[in-house]
Amino acid sequence: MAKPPLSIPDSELDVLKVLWDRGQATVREVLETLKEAGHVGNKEGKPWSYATVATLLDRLETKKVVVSDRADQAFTYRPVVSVGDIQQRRVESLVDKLYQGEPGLLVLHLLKSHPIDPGQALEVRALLEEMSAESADKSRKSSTHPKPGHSA
Amino acid sequence: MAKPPLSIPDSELDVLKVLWDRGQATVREVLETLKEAGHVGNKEGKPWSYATVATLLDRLETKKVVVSDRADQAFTYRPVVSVGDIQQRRVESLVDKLYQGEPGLLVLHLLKSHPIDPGQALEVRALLEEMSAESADKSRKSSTHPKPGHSA
DNA sequence: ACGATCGGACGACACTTGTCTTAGGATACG
DNA sequence: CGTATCCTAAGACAAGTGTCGTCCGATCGT
Repeated sequence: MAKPPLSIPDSELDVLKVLWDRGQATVREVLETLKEAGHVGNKEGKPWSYATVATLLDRLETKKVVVSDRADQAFTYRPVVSVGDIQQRRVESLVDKLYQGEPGLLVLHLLKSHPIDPGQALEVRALLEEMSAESADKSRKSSTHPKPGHSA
Repeated sequence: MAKPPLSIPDSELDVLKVLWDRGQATVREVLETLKEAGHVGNKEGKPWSYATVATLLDRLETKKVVVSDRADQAFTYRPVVSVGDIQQRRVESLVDKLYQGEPGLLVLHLLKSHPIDPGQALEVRALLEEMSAESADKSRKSSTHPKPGHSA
């Protein structure tokens, strides 16, 4: 059966982001957060109505992306898929559809057409060296030094 | 006016790919190509009907993505946007929505979670060296794998 | 000239997405 | 208690997407 993960449209993604940001929230909290727009990459002035947010949350729940919990007197929603999961899906899809399934092509495209942060470039280089060293010299010492990948 | 480029749904993308592949084609040619599925990254056995393909091509035309040309007795469609254009749009969108607008984060994600082709990895490294040399200019051309002492 | 084909224009239809309105049940407060 | 609040449930509705069915005029083969 392999149920293909349902798509998560952009509007739903917007509210999902809020949940990721604060871990959990009620409809109203999401609404307020979106209006005050005090979080990552969000367009201000979303004139959303309470009902709209409720609908989105509802659809996300039917898609098994969030779960609702009866706390207090209002439902509290919490995400059950991480941002990483969604990124995975989208990236995978993009690579499959426009880069012959080869992530390397996407990487090349990104580096060529988008200016990347110098710091990140450094990280990328380090990562690549590590990888090539690992594959080219597999009989090498496997030094798996932990990377400081967590920003903030 | 800056008309935001209309979205190109996946089904339309499928036929558009055929046009990219062969430069141009009639409805029937696209249909056959899709059925015989003899091209890059295409799922076989698409039970598409002539009408479906015609519709898709039609919609693509209204979206100004392809143009039709009356040749012979059947219309011939030709793409007016390149695969690069579409890639650009999609990547941009993805980066904006899930990577805080920072392409570098996507690159990192890709390298970490998807195995990339060694050859492409090489290309990437070369590209990065070139870039860093260009920005932090060193007027040097030696390819002596400069070790990136992670000490920033 | 006639019927079989081909190609195209129209329109249909179900489902998804984006946004809401409103009715109805709980709660809180004077 | 009565009313203002808040919440949820249930629809509604216009676009956009995914896939066709058909009717119709132009063509082809015999």
